[in-house]
This record gives sequence, structure tokens and C-alpha cells, in this order.
Amino acid sequence: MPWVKSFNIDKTLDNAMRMFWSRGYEATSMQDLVQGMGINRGSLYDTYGDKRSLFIAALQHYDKQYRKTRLAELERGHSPKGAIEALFLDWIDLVSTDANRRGCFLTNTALELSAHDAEIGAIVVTSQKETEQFFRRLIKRAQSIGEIGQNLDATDTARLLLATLIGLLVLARSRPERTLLKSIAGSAMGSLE
Amino acid sequence: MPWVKSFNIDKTLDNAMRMFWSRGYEATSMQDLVQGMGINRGSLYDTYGDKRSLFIAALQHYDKQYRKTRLAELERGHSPKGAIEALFLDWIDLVSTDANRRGCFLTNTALELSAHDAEIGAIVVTSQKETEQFFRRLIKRAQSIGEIGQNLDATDTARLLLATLIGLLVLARSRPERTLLKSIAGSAMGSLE
DNA sequence: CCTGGTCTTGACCGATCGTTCCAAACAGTG
DNA sequence: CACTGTTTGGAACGATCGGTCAAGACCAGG
Repeated sequence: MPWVKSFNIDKTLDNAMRMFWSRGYEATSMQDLVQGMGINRGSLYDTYGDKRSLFIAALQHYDKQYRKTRLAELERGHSPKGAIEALFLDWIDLVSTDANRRGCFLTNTALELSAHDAEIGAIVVTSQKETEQFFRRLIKRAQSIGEIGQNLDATDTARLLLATLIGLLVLARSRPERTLLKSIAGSAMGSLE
Repeated sequence: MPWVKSFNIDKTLDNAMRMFWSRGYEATSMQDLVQGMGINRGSLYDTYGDKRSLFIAALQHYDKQYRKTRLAELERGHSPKGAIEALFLDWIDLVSTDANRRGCFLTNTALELSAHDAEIGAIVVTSQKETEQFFRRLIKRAQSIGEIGQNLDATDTARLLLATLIGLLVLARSRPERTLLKSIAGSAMGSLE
């Protein structure tokens, strides 16, 4: 092997992820990607295959790097109820300061593609179910140590939190005002009492 | 005027709305629209202008026909708390039986376009604010007749309901399972106690 | 310094995009 | 039966789409 790839695969994939995240699948052209990723057309197709394959790789990169890693950190570094609150506040910090209002890549994809593309839909559904289980696990743990009341149903409440979080992320794309988002997060936390 | 339009403007606009609703802006081509609306290219451009203008007309048609009309009916025909619950249940009925998983046209548009198109964004934001006010008005009315407790903050709770409804509509596109959606609506109503 | 093979560059492919335009078909008025 | 003005169907526009490919630039081992 007389030569190795001269560009960083993870870095270019990260660039692709940011573009798909910001504009979605259809509105991002291969020409945009070639320029934005900083590599040439040939290398792009050689390394990642066609556009849809690249999108799936970018989505999985996001899922692993942003969602899974973030949830694990929160679960490790906070009390159960504190982790839930920190998740909402972290998201609010991100979306209210993001100039291009990207929101959440997985949520954006849930609306744009998951209804008409089974493989992509499966990735989205899995991430949603895992997040739901994250909430459920923390709610049960919080109940067991008395952080929140025993009377709440963990499954129902986890689903309520999931829907509320997703709604917050959608609203952030059209109304990224801190007061609105804080208000939602605050009353969501209030429903845990 | 020797001749009048031979096609029904409202009917064809309704067809266009259904296509944009189901597939979004970018993924719906003018060729699709020509076929789906049942008129020819020339008439389409003469009557509605370019693609973006047609989309805006379709979106406003939806906003008036589906959202405003529906909210007004609910407010008229139910008790305050009953109207909120009926709104959730009506949506669940619609999305869980819709074979093409269209969700809500305004919510879909909020994610696809509102962050990058100011005019369309304004339509979406207005509809969201009006829906928020719908919730707020009904919460206050419910409190005044004792249907729900006085301790809830009407503004915060209205925003929570808005976010939860939007989250439900997003989830419906990837997981249109009745039990999941009912669970969310149930715990959302539970947070009003 | 030569050679083998990978990476880069940019031209190029057919298809489809949104949009324009025109001639033929047509219904009403004089 | 012309005449008027709209609708219709389809051809055609330049631009861009996703995707391919060949020629040159380049670094390794011999």
C-alpha cells in the first residue's frame, strides 16, 4: 500500500453530519457536500458510497456521538432527577445559541424521512425508544430514592417527557427564544412532582 | 369573458396541500403536482405562480381549513378541559389511521422550512402562538369553573401542552402506535390536575 | 530513479429539476 | 360564422441533480 488516505474520515463525516443536520436530506446537494466536507467528488463516492449511504453514516455518527454519549454522561454525573433536568437545560443552551437553528438531527430526520424510508425510520425509532427508556430508568430510580413521588406511572411519564423534549426541539427551529423553551422545560419538570 | 376556469380552484389546492403535507416541499416535484392536482402545467403556473407560492397557498389553506376551523369547533362544543382532551384524541384518531403517516402539515413545515425561510417561518410561528393561546385561554376558563386546579400557571402549562402536542405529532410519523400516543395524551391531561 | 498503485481533480453523463412558451382546442359573444 | 380570450397538452429551456470516469499528481518499495 504505497499511499494512505490523506483526509480524516471522521472529520469529513462530521462535516457532512453538520450539513445534513442543518438543511436536511433533500436540500443538501452532493455539490454542497463536496465543498463543505473539503474533499473531492471521487473520494467522497469511494469512501462513503452514494448520498443515502452517506446520510445514514452521518445519522449514525450523530446518534452515537451526540445522543448516546451525552445521555451516558448525564446519567453518570447527576442524580436521577438532576440528569433529566440537565438534559433539557443542555438542549436549551445548544438550540438557543445556534445561529442556523439546527435543532436535533434525529428529530429533523424523524419528520423528513422516517415515514417513507424504512431503514432510516428504524434508526430513528431505535433512538427514540432508547431515549424513552433513559427517561423511564431515571424516573424509577428517582422514585426509589424519593426524589419524585411514587404515584406517577414510569412508562407514561417517560413518554410524556420524550414527547415534550421532541416538541421543544421542533419549536426551537422556529422560536428559539430562551424564555419559551425554559418555560416548557420548567413545567415538564413540574409534572414530575 | 367567454370562458371560465374549468377546474375547481379549491379542489386542486386541496390536492396540492395533501401532496406537500405527505412528502414535504423539496421531495414534491412540479411534475408530481401536475399529475396529482389533475390540471396541466400552464394552468398551474397561471393560477398559483411558482412552486413556493403554491406551497404557501397550500399551507395557509391547511392553517385555515384544518387548524383554525378545528380549534374553533372544539372550543364551541366542549367544556374547557374537554376541548383540550378532544383535541389530543382527534389528532390521535387521525394520525394512527393515516396510511401515509402525514402527521401535521404545519409541524412538518416548522422543521423543514421555517428555520431558513422567513415568510413561511412567520406563518408557522403565528399558528403556533395561536394554538398556545388556545390552550392558555381554555386553561384559565377551566380554572375559573373549577375543572382544573388553581395552582397551575396558565402560560407555562399552555406551552407544555403545545410542546407535548407537537412532540406527539412528530412521534406519529415514525411510531403511529395508538398505545404510545394515548399514553402521551393521557399523562399530558394528568399534568393538568 | 523507476514503477505500482492510490488519491485528486475536473470534465462529463443522462435524468430530472422548476419554469416558460406556443399552437391547438374550446366556449361564449356579436 | 368569425372573433375573443382562456384552457390545454406538450415541447423545450437552462440549471442542477446524483453519479461516473479518466488523466495527472503523488508517495511508497525495489
